[in-house]
Amino acid sequence: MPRTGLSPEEARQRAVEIAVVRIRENGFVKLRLADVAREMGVSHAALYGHFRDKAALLDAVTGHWLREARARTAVICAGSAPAAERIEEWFVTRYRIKSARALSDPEIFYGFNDATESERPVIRVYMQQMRRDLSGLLSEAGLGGEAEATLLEEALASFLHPALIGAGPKPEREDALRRLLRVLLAGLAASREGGT
Amino acid sequence: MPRTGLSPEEARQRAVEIAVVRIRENGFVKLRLADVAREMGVSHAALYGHFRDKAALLDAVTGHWLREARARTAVICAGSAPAAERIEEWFVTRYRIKSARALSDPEIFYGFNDATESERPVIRVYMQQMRRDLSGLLSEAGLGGEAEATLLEEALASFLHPALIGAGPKPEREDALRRLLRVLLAGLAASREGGT
DNA sequence: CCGATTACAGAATCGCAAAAATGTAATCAA
DNA sequence: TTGATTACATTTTTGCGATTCTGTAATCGG
Repeated sequence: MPRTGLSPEEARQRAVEIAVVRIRENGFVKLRLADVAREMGVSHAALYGHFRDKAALLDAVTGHWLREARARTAVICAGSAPAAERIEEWFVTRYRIKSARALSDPEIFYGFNDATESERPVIRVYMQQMRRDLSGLLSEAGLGGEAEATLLEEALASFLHPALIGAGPKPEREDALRRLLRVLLAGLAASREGGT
Repeated sequence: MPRTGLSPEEARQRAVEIAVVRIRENGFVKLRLADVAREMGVSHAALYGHFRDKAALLDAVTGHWLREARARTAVICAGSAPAAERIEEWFVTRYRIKSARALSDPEIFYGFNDATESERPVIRVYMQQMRRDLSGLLSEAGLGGEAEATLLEEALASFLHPALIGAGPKPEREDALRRLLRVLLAGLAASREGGT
């Protein structure tokens, strides 16, 4: 009966906000659409006007979280330091953000991990954006493009994949990441010289 | 009353054999000590004379499986081909064995994955052995030692870690592994020249 | 003494009925 | 027409007693 007074876009945002709070409180797997709907002041069926199903709302939560994370790495791409330095900074920042969040926001992180395991489109899109960002840095550094970005992404999975990254940033892990990355960049540089 | 007629060592082996069959049939998580004991013709309590607890039996199963896997990579270390080739062969073989087994023996593989997640000592020991084997190959190739072996192990987690490896060997994954490994070896060689 | 047994306490799992949540359809109001 | 509602079918979870398993202790036999 009484209209919500929110635009579709606002309603979506509001639902995601509420879901985030509920997930932090009760856990990712225990989120109930009924709770979100009640807190919005609508019937649970109304949510289906904004999200195809529960998975879509959960994806929206994950997507929101990933966009926040990307915002913090994207500024590095636009920096003025030498490209090689920015590449290292870019990866280290990703490591720090994810490991910190695995500790401070474990339930949302669980959702991220879950979406990754089940290869949800929201993850594919995020990975594509990250690959493009990295690809840009690599070509600035004269070290390659998309293919090399994919290669680096795979090589650093130990430090970035949600299933392998530990909870809480660890200096020794960060050092190991830097060492590995330098070997990789040296290897790409060498391949480039030899293989041209 | 009636003694088993098996030496302690034989009894352990027999229990592991039976457990492997039962796990393949009923699944890793559903293994019952009672079933293993019954099939051995003893009471379930007798098993506690051979294994501290159920986890120890499960570890023995995983350890057995890992020793089999290692036997197939160890021969490569002793081969006569150039060290660089043997390194590539060594990693590719590991990838093939694991991905094949994830498909053909999923329940035992599940146990391996589980033991990895919970960082059981049996996994630590296995990793140490593999690192030592690789370390030997690397020093033969003049590319480093333990530290570099650790670095390669981390860099190739995408292709070897049970949580990330897919079920069933895929040629394109094998190619990606080879490409990444070559970049890494080139990088190690370059670091070695520059950093000596 | 060694290896196995029976007996038993505590923990984990099973089965199933009741309750709740998800998703769909028909409908209603601004 | 759009966005929401109520009603309802279908899954999924929950609660909980009964059962089964795990692990320990005391004991037995060769």
